[in-house]
Amino acid sequence: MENIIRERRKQGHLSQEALAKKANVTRQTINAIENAKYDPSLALAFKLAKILETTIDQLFIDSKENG
Amino acid sequence: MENIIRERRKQGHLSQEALAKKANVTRQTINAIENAKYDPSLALAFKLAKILETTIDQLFIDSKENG
DNA sequence: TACATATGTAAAACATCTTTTACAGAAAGA
DNA sequence: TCTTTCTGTAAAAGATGTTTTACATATGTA
Repeated sequence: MENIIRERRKQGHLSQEALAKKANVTRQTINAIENAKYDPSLALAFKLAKILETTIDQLFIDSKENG
Repeated sequence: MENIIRERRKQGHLSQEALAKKANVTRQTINAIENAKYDPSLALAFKLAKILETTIDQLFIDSKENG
């Protein structure tokens, strides 16, 4: 599943590590999600949406739906 | 994490099994999620939101946020 | 009663997500 | 050059999500 985390993160002037700390995960987790290695858990998706001041439905692109 | 899947499912007159088939998962998975045994994957959350004609942000209640 | 439908639950196996530890390359500044 | 910051990646271990198989209870209806 695609997402616009990198884009939103940069708009907030956050490094992967800074975002990771805010979300209480590791930098590798943020990196993997940004590069679509795997999808986050629902709980982490909610955290990221909140930190990046958006919604899950806007942050992630369900390819079967929006792509 | 809480959710209103059961409520939305019943509004659509679907059994757990019927919803499971639409979402391509097993009945046990739907049952476990409705009873908050665990959270679905992000992909499944998107599927359920679509089938139940709502959004993830409305279907699930992030207790740290909305509770 | 007998039968079908709907729901709850459990254990083992399998799949996916996350951490830990570690190494590497690119970019920017002193 | 040296150092710092940021990013990409990998393997193993641990945590969480899903399937398979199976049994149980409740409800409605022929």
